[in-house]
Amino acid sequence: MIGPVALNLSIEVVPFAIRAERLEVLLTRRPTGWRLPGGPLEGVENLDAAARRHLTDQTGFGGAYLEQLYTFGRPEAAGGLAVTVAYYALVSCGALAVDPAADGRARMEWSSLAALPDLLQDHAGIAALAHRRLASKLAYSTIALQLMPERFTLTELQAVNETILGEILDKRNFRKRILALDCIEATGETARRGGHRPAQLYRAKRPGQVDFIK
Amino acid sequence: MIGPVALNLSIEVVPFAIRAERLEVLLTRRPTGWRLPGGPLEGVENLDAAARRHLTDQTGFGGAYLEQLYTFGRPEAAGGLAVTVAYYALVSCGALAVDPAADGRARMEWSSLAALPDLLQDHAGIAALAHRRLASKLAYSTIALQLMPERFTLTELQAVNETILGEILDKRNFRKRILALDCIEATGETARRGGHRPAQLYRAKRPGQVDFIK
DNA sequence: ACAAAAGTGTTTTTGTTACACCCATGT
DNA sequence: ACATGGGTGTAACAAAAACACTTTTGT
Repeated sequence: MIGPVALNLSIEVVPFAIRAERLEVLLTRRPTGWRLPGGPLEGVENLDAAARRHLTDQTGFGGAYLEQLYTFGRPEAAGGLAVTVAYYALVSCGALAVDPAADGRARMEWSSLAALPDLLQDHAGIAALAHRRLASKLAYSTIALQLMPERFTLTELQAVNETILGEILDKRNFRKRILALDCIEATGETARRGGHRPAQLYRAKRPGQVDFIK
Repeated sequence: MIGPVALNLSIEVVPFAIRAERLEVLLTRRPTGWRLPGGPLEGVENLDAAARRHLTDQTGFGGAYLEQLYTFGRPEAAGGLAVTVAYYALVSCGALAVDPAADGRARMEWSSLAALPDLLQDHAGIAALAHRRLASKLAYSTIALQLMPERFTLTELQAVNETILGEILDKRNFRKRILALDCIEATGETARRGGHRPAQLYRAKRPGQVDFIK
């Protein structure tokens, strides 16, 4: 059965990563300008699968954590109703290191959330909504781990939280809280980075899984 | 522009109300069996507007509080991909009193969430998800007020919370918390209901608006 | 020796939970 | 007078916030 109206369903993904202590969004360049990765469905596919496919094809970061954000209808779109199912993705810093050398892929660029260029349609609003959702999830889930590399220090994890929240956190309270969550474990290794005491390296106990707190 | 694939977009609404101290869902009867109110889009319309239209046309409770829940894709549906944008609605007990006499409307019936009949597709799962969302929102918003009549007692509000959460709350702590939220105000009137002290009646300070807590 | 980040506990404050009796009304 | 739900405060406990110094490394 086909809907009684011309309908254009698209998926858009807000891919986040922490780069240089900033929360950045990955944009792709189209002839018409910058936009979030995404596009129409192809054939009959699951929505989550379509989001992952677009992310993989357009950015190479197919391993990211993906979560549905909200669905928008744009009745004013040319050619009938446009429905956009928005997702956000968290790309681990680990994956960032491997440059997903764009083979025939659209040009892409990380952009600070605070200084996005002009984007297609309401993509800037979608990115802002995704940021709010992410920030609020920090308080009641272990979602921040999805942005970390496989091994990381507590100071790095704290910096990621601070970047997303836009406020600084107390070091001792942060460490107490995180360790009490029982979501990470020490690897026993240390990171020697610079002229100071080496930091203990940790890893997620259940990588890829986001736990809810309390 | 039309999507490259046969696509059936529908809206489904989970209409909640408190009836006889139980959380109930309003279902409509179709030739194929019971289902949530909803259906396909008609013409080019906003998604929220489509949800409200279906709710109004099929149940008469057009004034309910509406909120988007989640969007599901069902690739296995006959005739291509079916996409369902689910909403939930909170019908005030006040509106319930006025029977929206079904004029040519599909037959409808309130059903306890705990004992739903067999429903179309995954409508039971959608209702369960809506219930979880509602229960978690009680903790950090004033959403429960949307289920109350215009004037209500604190005991009634507490009973609504208890019904949704499935647990009993401490009377004094509940009242302290609610009054501290500054979301309701005493009307000065009292409700004389039965052989006991009359209760103070309250009303929402910002009816129709859901505030977030903290 | 100095600079720089890592690591570590305790006290204070705040919020949450537990808990029991008197009040106003209808019958 | 009694049954019924309405209304109220305080103490104990738990969680969150504030806070400063020692350790280990590289230069």
